[in-house]
Amino acid sequence: MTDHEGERRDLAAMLQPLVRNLIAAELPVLAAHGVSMWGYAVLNALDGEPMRTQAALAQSIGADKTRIIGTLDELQEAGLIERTPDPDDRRVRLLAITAKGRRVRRAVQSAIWANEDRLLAAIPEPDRAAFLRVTRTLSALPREEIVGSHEPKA
Amino acid sequence: MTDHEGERRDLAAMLQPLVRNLIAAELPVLAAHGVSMWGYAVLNALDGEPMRTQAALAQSIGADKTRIIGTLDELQEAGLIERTPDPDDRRVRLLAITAKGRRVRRAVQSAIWANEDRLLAAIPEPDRAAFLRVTRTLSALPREEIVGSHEPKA
DNA sequence: TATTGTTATACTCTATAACTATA
DNA sequence: TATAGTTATAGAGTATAACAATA
Repeated sequence: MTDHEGERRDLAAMLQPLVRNLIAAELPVLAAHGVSMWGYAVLNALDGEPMRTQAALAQSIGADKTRIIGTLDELQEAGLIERTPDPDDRRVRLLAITAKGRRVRRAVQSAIWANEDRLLAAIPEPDRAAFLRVTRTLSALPREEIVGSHEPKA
Repeated sequence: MTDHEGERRDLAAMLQPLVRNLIAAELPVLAAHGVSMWGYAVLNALDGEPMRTQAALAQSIGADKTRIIGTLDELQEAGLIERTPDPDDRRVRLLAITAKGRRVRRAVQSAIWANEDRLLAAIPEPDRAAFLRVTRTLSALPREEIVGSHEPKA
C-alpha cells in the first residue's frame, strides 16, 4: 500500500527470533530468582492491582485458566503470592502479590531492564524512543485488529 | 542505565503477544496457499540464494536439521523446491526454489505485507520508519549479543 | 443450570538419539 | 572415522474435556 523500501522483511520474521533471544536472556535471571516465565508474568500482572479470579488473571496475561494453576501453586508455596478464598463466593480465590513477591519482581525486572538498556544503548537516541513508542502502541492493539478479516472464528 | 521513562514494560513482554498475533494473521494466508510457516521460511531463505546442504538451510532459519525434513518433502511434492543429489558428493542434496515456488512466495508475501501496511499506516511517519529501522537492527544481532554473559553454554 | 477452580487426557512441537549411505 | 540426510523415540508445552464444589 504505502512504501515497501525494496528490502523489507516480514515483521514477524524479524521479531520472532528477537523475542526468542530476549527470552533466552531472561531465563537465567528468572532461574536465579526461582521463578518461571509464567510466574514472572503473574507477578507483573498482580503488582499494583490484585485480581479477583484466576480466570481473569489468566486472560490478562494471555494464558489459559488451566495453564497457570501449577504456576500459582509454586508462587504460593514460595510465599510470593497469596490465594485466599473469597468469603462472599467461596468458589473464587482472591489473588494478591506479597511484599516478598514485589521484591522478587523488582529484582528480576531491574536485571532484565539492565540487559535491555545495554542493547538499546547502541541505538541512536531519536530512533530508540520512537521504537519503544511504536512497540507500546502495536503491543496494545487487540488481537482482532492485527489479525484482520481472514480469521475463521469458531 | 539510561532512562527508564517510569512506565516501561519488558521488551519481550510487549513483543511476544504482538508476534503471536502477527503469526495468527499469517496462518490463514499461508493455509490459503498451501504452505506451512516453516515452508514459507524455507522459500524465503531459498529465494535468490540456493543452499548446498539441508543443515545449512536449517541453521539459517533457526530450525533443526531433523525438523525441516517433513517441510522439504511437502515443498518438493508441491513443486515449490527442487532437491537434487550433488554429483560431487552424493550424500548432500542441493536445494533450490522453483519458479512456482517463487510465485507462491511472492503471493504470500504481498498478502502479509498488505496486512502489515494496514497496521503501520496508523503510525505517524517518522516513528514508523524508525521502528522498522530499529527492528531490522535488533533482529540482526547475534544471539550471544542479546543473551549476554549469563548463559551456561554447553 | 451455570460458574470457579481443578484434574486428566490428548495433541502438537521440539529435542535427542539411533540408523543409512556415502565419503 | 566422520558427515548428510533420515527415521524413531522421548520430552516439554499446550489445548480440550471431564470433574467437584459452590452458587
